[in-house]
Amino acid sequence: MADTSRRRRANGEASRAKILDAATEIASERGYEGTSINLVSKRCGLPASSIYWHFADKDDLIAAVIERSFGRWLSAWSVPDDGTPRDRVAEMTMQVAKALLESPDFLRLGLMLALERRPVEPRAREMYLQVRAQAQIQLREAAMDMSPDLDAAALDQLATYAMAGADGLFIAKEIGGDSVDLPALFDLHGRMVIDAALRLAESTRDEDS
Amino acid sequence: MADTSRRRRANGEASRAKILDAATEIASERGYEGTSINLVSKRCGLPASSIYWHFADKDDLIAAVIERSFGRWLSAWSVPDDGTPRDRVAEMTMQVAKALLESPDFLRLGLMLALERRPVEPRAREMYLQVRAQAQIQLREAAMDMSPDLDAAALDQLATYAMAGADGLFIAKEIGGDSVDLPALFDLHGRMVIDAALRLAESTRDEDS
Amino acid sequence: MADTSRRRRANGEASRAKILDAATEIASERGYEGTSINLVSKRCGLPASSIYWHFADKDDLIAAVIERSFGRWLSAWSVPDDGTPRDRVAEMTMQVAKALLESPDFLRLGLMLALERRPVEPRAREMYLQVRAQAQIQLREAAMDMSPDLDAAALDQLATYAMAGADGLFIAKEIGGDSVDLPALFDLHGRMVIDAALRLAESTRDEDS
Amino acid sequence: MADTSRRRRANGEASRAKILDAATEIASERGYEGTSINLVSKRCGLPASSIYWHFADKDDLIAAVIERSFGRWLSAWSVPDDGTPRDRVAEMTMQVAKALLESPDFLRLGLMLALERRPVEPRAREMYLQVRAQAQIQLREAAMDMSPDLDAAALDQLATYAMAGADGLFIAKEIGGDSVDLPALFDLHGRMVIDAALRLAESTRDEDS
DNA sequence: TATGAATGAGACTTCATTCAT
DNA sequence: AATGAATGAAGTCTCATTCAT
Repeated sequence: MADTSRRRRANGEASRAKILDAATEIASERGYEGTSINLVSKRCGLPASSIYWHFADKDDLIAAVIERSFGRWLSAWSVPDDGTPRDRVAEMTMQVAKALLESPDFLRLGLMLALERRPVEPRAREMYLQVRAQAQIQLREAAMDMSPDLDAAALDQLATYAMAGADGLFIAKEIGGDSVDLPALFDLHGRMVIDAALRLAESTRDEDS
Repeated sequence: MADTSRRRRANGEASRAKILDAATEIASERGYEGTSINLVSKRCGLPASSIYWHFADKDDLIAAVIERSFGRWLSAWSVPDDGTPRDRVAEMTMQVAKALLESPDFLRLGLMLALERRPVEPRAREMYLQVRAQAQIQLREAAMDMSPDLDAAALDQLATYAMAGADGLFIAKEIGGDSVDLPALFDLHGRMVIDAALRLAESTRDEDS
Repeated sequence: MADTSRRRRANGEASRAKILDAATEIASERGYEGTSINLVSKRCGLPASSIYWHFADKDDLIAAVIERSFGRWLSAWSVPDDGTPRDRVAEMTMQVAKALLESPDFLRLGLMLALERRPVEPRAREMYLQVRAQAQIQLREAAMDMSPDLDAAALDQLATYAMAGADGLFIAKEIGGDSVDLPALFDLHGRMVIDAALRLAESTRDEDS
Repeated sequence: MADTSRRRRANGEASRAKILDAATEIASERGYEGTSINLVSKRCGLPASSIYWHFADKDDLIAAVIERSFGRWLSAWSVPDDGTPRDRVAEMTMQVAKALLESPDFLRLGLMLALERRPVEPRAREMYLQVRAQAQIQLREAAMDMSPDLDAAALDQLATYAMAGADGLFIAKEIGGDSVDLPALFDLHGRMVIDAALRLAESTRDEDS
């Protein structure tokens, strides 16, 4: 009972976290519309009105979900800075594969948000797209590292292709389940991207000469 | 009287079509949960109760949307049966790129359905996954055509990789808009897949010897 | 029981009227904000969602209340067209007094709406102000009838003063209850307005000479 | 330490004032129901719970608004005690006109409260009605001053009529805005009331003889 | 073949208020 | 003297669906 009264005591951070945990779970299963405040309230144990103490509205809540989840995800990243470019790409590829396997839930949410087109854009979608854009920039830099001769368009193409492969393989895993060997496919994808880089570099050189 | 009943039946078809048109638009913008019967009713001009005359429930309506859309999409397909395997793959790749560009709406819907995980799976999702599985089979056959030596696992991997690329590039186009040159990326992807086929064939042969 | 099923039958006009009746009662007691859809629902026996079949939203409902009530009120009016101007004014004055006594409820609502100033103006307020403006025009015409020499400004002043008296006496009756003899006060007011007309006519003539 | 407690008490007063300022603004715009504690909290910058430290509940807050506002309003009043009765009435009339122009906000609130009829009467309404009753008594005394022969009923009528005119003209100004020349109308009203006094005195004398 | 009307459940959100600190 | 956090009730409105005609 003393416990109860203590739990009832103001502990904002903990409550906020509980709400975010519940919302993350639900949103990554059912998407934006499927995430009802009532459901979140039931899952986290706090009344619906308490959710509105911590978040302005549903949109704000789901944006916070994206923000926190990607923050954590990105902080678990380590950019390799030694070895041949080939090795470094291989290392990054493996990291991505591992990350996709480990936390698929909010990635699913991100993709769902990205695919939706509604009259009033949710802030959450904007937030996801920003994180994505940052990742794209890093990919581009890695590509430039590997093939310094490439022009801007080719670098963009390469980065886009690399990310598209990651997205597509993630979806394949989501749909195919255990029948999909994600590490093997990512290994393949990594090598493909390196080949593409070389191929694009060649054609660039040809055009120049 | 026969005339009347025929006109009525004709109107019935027309109404059904109007409803499906509206539902397709909305569902491909907002996904399953975001598609409300009221919204469809407003968009197509018919009262909500009329929608229930044509469709058993919301799930049935969206399944019908998927069904009709994929029917149309697949009928626009022509499988090339002459030329070198390389040419045939190139031809198919271009067809896919064109198809993605021309009817992105229900593909978006399909992906959204595929990504969701809800307690009661909608029939619409099942329907999309079936069509997708068929496409996968065709891809596998094309791969076998091109590299007859490949074993089952390699063929699956190849087909999965090919489709993943298509999904990923579609998403890239959806997000990136005009800044994404889809045909060029699909051209790159086609060549990558052929390379992958060769590479996998080699490693298969190596393992055998 | 047959009765119940028959009552459940579609009868839109009757339901609409029941809703409006309930809303009129409540709104004229408690004003715009005090009129909750739930309360209206309970008072009229229909579920809240049925109210939204007949009216777009709360604003629309209360605007309809004003519209219907003032429509009825104005249609009960008869403009006298014989006798001396003095007699005609006296007749009109008595009519107004009677009308205020008989249907004070929605007049109270109108005044409450008129006094409010909120960021987003309710349509209901606009509607009330329009009816009021029409009444003001009629008063002005009556004044012109009685004192044709008066200039525009004087006519406006007279009409405004006449209406202000009516408003003020209505409020006095609302607050004072039985201790306020409304007919006597309106009789006084009518004579005052006629005096004012003469007085203004005089001063107009003085200025001219 | 004494310093601290004194500063705290001073801050207490300041906070109370800030809350009252915000509440006055909002309540005079939106009435009793439209004034939410949350809104007041946002407008004054203090948390909602602080409002409950200074005021028992919402009713208490709005009653305090009325109390403070009327206190200020009345203290700006000076009762003229020289000149002819006619001059004194003219002077008072002008004072009222000026007061209505200068602080319309809480008068609007008062009228809104006076017009509402709710199951549980707010204290705020009672408070407004009391102040109003006092004003009515003063008006009656002024009338008696001017026409000492009048009987009780006539005096009441006169005071009621005078106040009704003020209320009505205030409303006219609120609705009509700049197109309403309040001082001119009050001047007219003042003269009308004097005439009424004389007229009533005459008829009283007639009845007596 | 179609539809006007109804309906209970549940959506998001705000309300006035309380309480421990 | 003040406040961060919580809370149940109630607010407006939309949902999918049904039913009599």
